[in-house]
Amino acid sequence: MVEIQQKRARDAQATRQALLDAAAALFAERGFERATVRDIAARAGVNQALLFRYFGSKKALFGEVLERNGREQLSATAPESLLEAALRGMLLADDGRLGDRSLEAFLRSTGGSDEVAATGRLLGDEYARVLATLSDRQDSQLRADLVLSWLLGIGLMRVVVGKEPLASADPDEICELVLGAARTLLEGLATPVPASGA
Amino acid sequence: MVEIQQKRARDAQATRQALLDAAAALFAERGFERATVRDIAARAGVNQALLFRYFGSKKALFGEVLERNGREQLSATAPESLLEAALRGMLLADDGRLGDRSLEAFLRSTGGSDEVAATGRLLGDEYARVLATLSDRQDSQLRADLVLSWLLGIGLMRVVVGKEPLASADPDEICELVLGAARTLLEGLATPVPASGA
DNA sequence: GCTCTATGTAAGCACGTGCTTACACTTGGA
DNA sequence: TCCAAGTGTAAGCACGTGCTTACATAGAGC
Repeated sequence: MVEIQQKRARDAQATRQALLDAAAALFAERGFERATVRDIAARAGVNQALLFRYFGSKKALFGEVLERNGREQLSATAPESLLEAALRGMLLADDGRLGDRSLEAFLRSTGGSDEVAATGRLLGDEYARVLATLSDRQDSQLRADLVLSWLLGIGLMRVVVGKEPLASADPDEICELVLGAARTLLEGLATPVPASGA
Repeated sequence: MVEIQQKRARDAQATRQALLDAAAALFAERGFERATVRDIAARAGVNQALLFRYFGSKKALFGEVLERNGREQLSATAPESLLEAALRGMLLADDGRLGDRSLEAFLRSTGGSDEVAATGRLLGDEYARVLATLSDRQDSQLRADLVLSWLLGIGLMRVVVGKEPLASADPDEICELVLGAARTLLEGLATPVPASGA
């Protein structure tokens, strides 16, 4: 019964994977609520009922997307590189690139006050915790949250709002501006606040 | 016809105003899509059909909220103070304060790709334009967009995501951190360092 | 008092949503 | 060949949404 299935015309594994990929993209693009199960299934090229067969619910699918994409990217990136990696992932999201869209999906799916937000919050907390290790200030957590907020805002402004000139701006240029200010904020070098730990 | 109406038991003006106030609050709190006409009418204490009688549609109501609250606040604030004013409006939004929630409502209502977004975009453009005058860089528009994005992200993180410690952080402390970094980013501006809050 | 208009109300329509169910097809093993 | 399980499909349900409609009532002018 539980045997190895190599390549079948009807491939449950492939269907699952297609649903996961489509969901990751759509959740990142539109957020949890605006990404409908019908659209996800359509992009995956499968019947929408299969989504519920394989994942149980839209929320469970969302959780699995965050779990699969997010955690692995998070753990595979050095803390010093995480900020730039997250920012670039956010900036490249609309270019067809399929990088780390889990943070984007989480940030974009903030509306629901239920377990959806809770699921994503765990991921956001991890990002913030890692970012906070870059700062030795006593308010490093707050600074990390502010940096994360910036990434969220930039992503939303670019993709969802489509605000110009930001939406069409060169990612490298944005990186230069944002990373400079964000690192300054995290390291607290240029802020007039008297150093507490540094 | 157009006479002074002082106080009537059935007061269309008061009903309109109540709807506008309730809508401004709910749009700011939840964004356009998640603020339902039934909730708006309920908060206003009126029948939801009146919303359509007085404003025609939910979109039209949204537009009027932005027009009424946003434009006047925008034009009544000096450019040098706009950044802090917008940030503080964003930070105080969940404290029962009812200040400038129009920017918040716009930023929170980014989902719709139709004329709702277009309506709000005009307001966002005005904010960005004014902010851009604070910078003499050639990419001042982009920098202004980035600053606006930050405000959007902070507002969302605090109120919608509820990310801690950001959500419970002291507005003054946030202002100090953000305004410092934002002004550094805009650079080249002559901004009077404002006494923070109290 | 009567009427006519402005104002308020209840009920419901049309549609999109997440999700379910009953059914058809494919496939591998007996 | 036949069966049973795995896989895919169409139809529809329950509910929430924006919005409409038919009606009730109040209040001013006569």
